[in-house]
Amino acid sequence: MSRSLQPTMKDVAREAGVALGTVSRVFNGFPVGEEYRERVEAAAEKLNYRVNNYARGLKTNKTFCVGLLMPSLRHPFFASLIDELTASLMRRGYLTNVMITNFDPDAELKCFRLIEQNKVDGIIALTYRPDLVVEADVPVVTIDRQFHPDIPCVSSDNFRGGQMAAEKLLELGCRRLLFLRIGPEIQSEADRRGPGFEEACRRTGTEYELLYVNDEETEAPIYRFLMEHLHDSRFDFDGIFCNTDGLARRVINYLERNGVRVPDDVQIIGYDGIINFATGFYVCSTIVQPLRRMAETAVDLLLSSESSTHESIFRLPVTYVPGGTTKDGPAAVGDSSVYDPFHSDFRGR
Amino acid sequence: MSRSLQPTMKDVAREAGVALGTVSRVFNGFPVGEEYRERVEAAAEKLNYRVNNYARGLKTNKTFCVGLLMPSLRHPFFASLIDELTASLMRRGYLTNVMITNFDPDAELKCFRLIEQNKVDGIIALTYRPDLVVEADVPVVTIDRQFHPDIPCVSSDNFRGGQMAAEKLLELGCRRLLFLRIGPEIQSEADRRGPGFEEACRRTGTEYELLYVNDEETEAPIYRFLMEHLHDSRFDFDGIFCNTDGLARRVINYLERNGVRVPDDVQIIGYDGIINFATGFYVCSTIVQPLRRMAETAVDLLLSSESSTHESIFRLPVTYVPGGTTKDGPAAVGDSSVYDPFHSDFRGR
DNA sequence: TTGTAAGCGTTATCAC
DNA sequence: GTGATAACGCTTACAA
Repeated sequence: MSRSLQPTMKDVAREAGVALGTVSRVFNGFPVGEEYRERVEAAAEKLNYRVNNYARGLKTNKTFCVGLLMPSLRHPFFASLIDELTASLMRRGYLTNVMITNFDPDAELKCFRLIEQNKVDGIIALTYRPDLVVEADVPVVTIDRQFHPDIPCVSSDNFRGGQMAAEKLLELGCRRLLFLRIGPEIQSEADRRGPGFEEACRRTGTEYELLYVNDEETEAPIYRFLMEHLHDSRFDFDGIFCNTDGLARRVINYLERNGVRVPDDVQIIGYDGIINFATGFYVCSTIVQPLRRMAETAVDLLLSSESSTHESIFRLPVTYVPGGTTKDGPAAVGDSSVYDPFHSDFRGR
Repeated sequence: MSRSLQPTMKDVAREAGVALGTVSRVFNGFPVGEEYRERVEAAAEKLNYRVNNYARGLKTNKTFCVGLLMPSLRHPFFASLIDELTASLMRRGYLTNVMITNFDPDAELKCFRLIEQNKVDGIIALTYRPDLVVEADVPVVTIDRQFHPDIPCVSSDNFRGGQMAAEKLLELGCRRLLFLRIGPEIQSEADRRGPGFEEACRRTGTEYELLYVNDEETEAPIYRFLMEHLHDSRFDFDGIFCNTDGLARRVINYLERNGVRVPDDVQIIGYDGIINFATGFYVCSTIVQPLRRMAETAVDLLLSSESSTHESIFRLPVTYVPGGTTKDGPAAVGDSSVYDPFHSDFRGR
């Protein structure tokens, strides 16, 4: 009589009138006499038995659980990334321990501690602390940050994305380009967007300017810059590449409120591929990150874990899509693009 | 010599020169001689030891892990809800197994199976399958669906929210009100928004109309209705309550493209409290759900689990906030409200 | 107080 | 092929 509510292998063995080992063999796909197998399966079914992965893990050192460390869930980029990662893991029978750190280094440490207690088979992390990731004693894969050559890192091809943005703006007739960048100071793969953009400008002999703001608190310098280059509703640049879609949207708002028309006067491209929750359309013309592939790659690397000799950084190809803030593709209608209500793909909310 | 990389209690005991039980007692806060305690702590520190929660759980029947079953992560409402829930659980030392079902009943079943294997101390679920939730043999708390009187359910006060929307529209001068509802057919707490709205209209003797669309695929009937009530850019109603912010945004887009001005001609209120990812402002005037409190309540109920005699449904108070689509508060600037770039609260992206 | 040993649910190694 | 039985890392009587 196990006092717990959940039936155990022992219960199944007793019910089926076989030995414990036999039950185990059935559930692990080892050869078992046909008649025995049936008795075991019937008993298990009857008792509604499920093998306990953690008890099993005690022996096998596998919990079929991976930890996911992410800075935010409120931002659509991270939310979508987490969505793809949990889905990818689920497909392989893994559960995901999701931990949100809100960009707080102390929280990141706490999460690592917690995760070391509840054993996981690996960790996928987008953190701001190189130390944690390197010291961890389980396999780790990072997103967007290459902390150590031994720790595989997955990201989009940020450099190429920057190039594409510049090339596309040129192709659409822009002559004076501007790159706007806001974000934390930490060294990240995402910082290759600017250099990619610059390379394309140089290569094509295009006039351009770059503005980097290293700040997590305020992007006021950005708007000061915009203001200075604004003369009677005329803007000094006719093409802007912003390092994120979020920044792109805010810049668009600012310009439009100052009489500059997007995309007629200025064309703008963002980065990420954020989609408007209500309409299902991209919030601006953008370089979209291949989230699905990034997730699959990260999970592959984590679980195969023959991670030694391989290259350690994987930059996956991005794509450009028009989103109403450039002169190609759909016409602009603010944040909502060319929303057609009769063919919308909303989701019950 | 444990062949695993991770140190075990045995290793700590050997290193400290004490018995196994002593180490255990130290880590469980039981009285231990000062000198012993110090030796154990030093040894643990030196070996970087962490207690294995799952091995511990084998004895104690607690894993400090709860399962979270949610239909989506791409929608900001669910993302925010999950964010609050994981945060609340984390504060109490619990890890969260997040599972996303994409509104798929089969996936919901699979997730339940998986979660039964990796034992959890409880489940918080927003599902479309009453059966799963009722049969589960761990504590369950549901969000927005009351499937069974024994299973606690947490939601916002939807009825009151509906009343508030109607009352606010009246207060702002509306005379002909309209309620628009889109969503799945399943019986849910969210369906009390309409009745609340209706009650307020009746009580105040206001002219009103209700349109319920039970469909998860298309909201075309909504737009057909709008079209029929649209005459030369004049709309038959001057106040609309939509059952979600998403629907509100789409309705606004539709009306504006047909020459109706919001909020000048028609004032619109949504439900949920969705915030624009780029600007940090509400996407429309709305009834906001108390996500933080809902999460805390759900976690409380799940973990205290003295859930028997108590009432089983918890409807938490909502609040109204202006968001530019009504004539109160900030002026409307499309989806972006009165965004002030120099005081923005963006988050690095 | 501290040490010892049984047992949690499972796997894996033995003899049979 | 099947049934005992020792481990896995930990908690918890019970004995010392």
